[in-house]
Amino acid sequence: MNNVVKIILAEDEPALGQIVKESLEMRNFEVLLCVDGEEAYKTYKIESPELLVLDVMMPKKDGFTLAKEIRKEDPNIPIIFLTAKSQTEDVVEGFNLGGNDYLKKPFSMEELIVRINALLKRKKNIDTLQTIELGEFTFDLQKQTLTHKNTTTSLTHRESELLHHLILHKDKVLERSFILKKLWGNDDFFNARSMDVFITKLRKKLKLDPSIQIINVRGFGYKLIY
Amino acid sequence: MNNVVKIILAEDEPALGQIVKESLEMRNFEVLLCVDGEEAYKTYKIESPELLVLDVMMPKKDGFTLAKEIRKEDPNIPIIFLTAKSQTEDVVEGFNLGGNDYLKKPFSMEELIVRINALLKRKKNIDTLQTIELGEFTFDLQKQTLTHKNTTTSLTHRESELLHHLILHKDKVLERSFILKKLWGNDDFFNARSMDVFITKLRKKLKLDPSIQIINVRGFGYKLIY
DNA sequence: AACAGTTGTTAACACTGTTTAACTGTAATA
DNA sequence: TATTACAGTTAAACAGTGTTAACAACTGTT
Repeated sequence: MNNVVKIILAEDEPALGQIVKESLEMRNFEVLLCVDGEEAYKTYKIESPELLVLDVMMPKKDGFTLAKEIRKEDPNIPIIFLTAKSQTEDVVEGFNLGGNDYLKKPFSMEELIVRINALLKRKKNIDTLQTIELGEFTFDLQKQTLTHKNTTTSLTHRESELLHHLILHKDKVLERSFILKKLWGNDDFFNARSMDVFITKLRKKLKLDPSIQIINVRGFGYKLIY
Repeated sequence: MNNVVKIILAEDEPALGQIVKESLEMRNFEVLLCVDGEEAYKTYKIESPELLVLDVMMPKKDGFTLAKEIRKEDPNIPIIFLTAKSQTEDVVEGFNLGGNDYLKKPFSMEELIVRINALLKRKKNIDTLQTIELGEFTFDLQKQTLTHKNTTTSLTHRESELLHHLILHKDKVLERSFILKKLWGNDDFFNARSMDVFITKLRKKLKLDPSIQIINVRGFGYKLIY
């Protein structure tokens, strides 16, 4: 529930790093300044920031390499690269999609702020589009996760798809044959039994909020209520 | 199917409005900022928000007047009033029922967030919890439960549907053939016998309140009285 | 290729809800 | 009061569902 946006700033030149850090802090960002790529990665793991500002040329690990590693863990986290004049634009361009942006040095603080806010807004839109509130849970279809207070459970693909359909039909009966055809391809006996198993698994994972229930309607299907 | 909560914020002081708007947006609300009561009303008509935060003292139309107008169209929409220090409490108290709340300026964002979430939760409960009082029982159609004092009995789907129809026709005769066609598909002899069994089961479960009775009308059907 | 880890399916057995059946009870009519 | 049709109750039978664990298929890694 913290409201301050946490940012990692990886910049090896101390003077520049300090100035940028202070300017951002004046705009109410929490800035974690790192002097090289490795430190930035470690800090990333510990702090889980919302956004990263990475100098491309850094000791120990350059910004692009670091970005690739971080993207494996969080494909949507916004990253802004700071590039030297010498840097060719096309190298950066390759990265300029998804939650990325870049700034050529020297840059003004205004430019940086604008880009940070743009990426944060973009991320917010993506996040809110992908998640569904389900009682006390937040269900993220993309990430296949169920978050309850501070604990996040990961769902398998089947669990996730099944839950998604239950949510889309909430308070209505989701017919067995419909969902079986949709997710399993056909509604034969064995697939039906397989589906039963997944219902059990979902019920277990949804137990943290007892007001959420998957109710069986004998002979027809299931109804999700909360 | 969109999940983001839309809020109207009517506040004539630009600086305050902007700060609150941004703080709420950081909490993933969609905020429509209006500078006076008339604009707020128009925006309300177009956007149908889930909740309103209204400054009491505003140009063109004050918060209370606006609230009254909006309540004519939607008696349940949550409204939070922002009141200046000078405002007497009792004026606000009169409004402080149903889906209303108020905050004295100056207020912290935390207070506002808490109140917003409380009202949204309250509204969600009202919307989704469609329970029916049945004598000493509370019948929850969604959950398929009958609650008597502190004990809750769960009903099967058939029991639940049958009871629901009896309640909808309370004090009137619910015809056998009608309910058989509705719940069983057709009113042949065997289904009729099956229905008898369910009437027996319901009678058993309703015994805790002896004033409730399912009375048979020979040749026609059943009548629920209490 | 061997491996560990994960995910989905199958199988087995326990349990539940609905229907069927058998038997008992009751109201209406002659 | 005897007859008859309808309704009440109980329990057995059955089909549908719940749950667990073992197994198979797939994944990525060494």
